[in-house]
Parts: sequence; C-alpha cells; structure tokens
Amino acid sequence: MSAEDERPDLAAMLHPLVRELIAVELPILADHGVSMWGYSVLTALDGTPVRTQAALAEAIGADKTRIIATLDELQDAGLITRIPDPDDRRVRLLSITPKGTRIRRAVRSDIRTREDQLLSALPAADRRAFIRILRTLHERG
Amino acid sequence: MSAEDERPDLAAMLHPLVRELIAVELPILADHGVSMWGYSVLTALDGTPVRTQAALAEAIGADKTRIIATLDELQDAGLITRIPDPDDRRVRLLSITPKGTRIRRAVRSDIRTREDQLLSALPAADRRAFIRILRTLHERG
DNA sequence: TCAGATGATAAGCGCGCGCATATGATCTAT
DNA sequence: ATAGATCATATGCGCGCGCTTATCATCTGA
Repeated sequence: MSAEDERPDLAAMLHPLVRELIAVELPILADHGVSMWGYSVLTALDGTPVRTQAALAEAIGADKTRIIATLDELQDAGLITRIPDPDDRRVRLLSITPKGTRIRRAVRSDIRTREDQLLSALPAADRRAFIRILRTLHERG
Repeated sequence: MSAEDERPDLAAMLHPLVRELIAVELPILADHGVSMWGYSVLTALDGTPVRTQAALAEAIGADKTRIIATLDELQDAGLITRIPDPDDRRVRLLSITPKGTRIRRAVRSDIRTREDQLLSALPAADRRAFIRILRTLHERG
C-alpha cells in the first residue's frame, strides 16, 4: 500500500477548497452588487453573446427557469440587454453592456487578487502547474 | 495581458469538477447504504477515534446539530459506536466498528476507481502533480 | 454549594436550488 | 391550415443545509 493510496478522496480535498473560494467571492460580489449567478452570466456573455437563454443556462450549469430572475436583475441594473430576435421572435438575444463588462472585469480582478493570496502557499511552479492542469480538466468536460 | 489573465476563475473550474465528483459518488454511496455525511464521518473515524461529536462535526465541516441524525443512522446500522465517556458522562466517545471500516474502505475503493477514470485524461506526471498540489492546499487550510 | 461553562439533542426558520408542470407565443414541417 | 416543436416565463414542491434557540445532563471552578 503506497502513500498515494492513503490520500483523501478528491472531493474531500476539492470541496473545502471550493467552499473557501465561494466564501471569499461572496463579499466581493456583494460589493459590486451582483449575485454569483449574475456574475456567472456576465462572464459567459463577455466576449461571446449568446442566442438563447436556455443555451446560456446550459453553458453555465444553471436551471433554465431559475435563471430568469437573474436575467431580470441584470437587465434592470443595465448590465445586459435582452432584445427579441427579429428573425425568431421567441428568442431573446443576450448581450452584455459596457457597464456590465466594466463590472464583470472589476469583480474578476478582485477575485483574482484573492485567489493569488490563496495560492501563495504554493511554490510558483506548482501554482502554474495547478492552473494549467485545472484548465485541462475544465475544458475536457 | 498574458494568456494566464484570461483563464476562468478558480471556482469556475473547480465547482463543476466537484459537482461531477459528487454525482459520481452518490450512486456508489447509495450502493453501500451510506449517505455522503455518513461516509465523511466514517472516513474521519477510521484510524482516529474522536472524543466529542462537536469536534467531529468541526473536523468534517458539518453542523453539530445536523450531524446527530447521521450518527444515529450509522449507529443503528452498526457502523459506529457511541459510548458515554466514563470520565465525563456528557461526552460520547465515537469509534468505527469493523463493519464500518469494511464499508468505508469498500466505498473508498469504488470512488478511487472512478476518480482514476476522471483523471485519465491527464498525463501521468500531471496526475501525480495535481494530487500532490491538492494535498498541499488541503493540509494548509 | 452553586453559577456558569460545556456537551448532546430537539425543533424550527429561511434560503437556494434542482426539478416538474403549465401556459402562451411563435416557428416549422407536413 | 394545422399539429407539433421550441422558447421564455411563472409557479410550486421538496430537499439539504446553515443557523438559531431551547432543554437537559453533567462537569468545573470560585
């Protein structure tokens, strides 16, 4: 039985880490007046407008009915636009506004700063490797 | 602006991964007749008996009132024992039974198999590095 | 001895969320 | 023209869980 066998489960290590990250992010999001789902929507829309709300929900792992209130809030706050598609009037074309982009990037920057603090326990090479491997796992699926 | 700056947030990458791991684990846990919290308790007790229930809850990030039902179930199933401490009769000494140990290890083995499948997208060196770095972050925190 | 701390337990509140269902508008294919 | 699919939306159920409060037993220190 190698030492590897005695490691905690992946979820046992990852879950607390995620909880910690979320705890760090919530106050930042509150400072900028957006919810976690709202930020997630802004992130998905920044750079890539999305044609349907269902596709957006799918892309960010949200529920397509639950996301509607989030979109309402973002629209009311002027962070996104929801224009009926002239080619298919069932569809709302979603895009982020300049104000939405500004807020999204400000939030991301604040989050990045805190993430760096969290990762500062690691040697630089490990930090880079961790991010790189995570991106691989993330893109894979 | 380096490519690094355009990476997704850590939580955006880690959260889906955790969700996926949990989705994989739930059927395994159901097969062995334990809940996620139950498995977490068994894992904490295997090898290290714990003196108080509050300490256990704290150790696994659970709520000290919510954990009681879990302990009741585990005890009813014969997977743990809860004996009043003769030196302080407020306290219940917690330990895992042989049956509990057997189940915990069977679950862990099944989970490990599925984790390996999940990580098989990575080159072996990255797999090792990922685990090693995760353990560092986990122990630090 | 007695007040206050500590441990286990019960019970309840409120939130977020996954999920199912229903409805109306609109499009598409026959 | 019409049936069926698709999209946005509203609504409601139920669960898990973090949190609070209260109760009872027991221990500890002044």
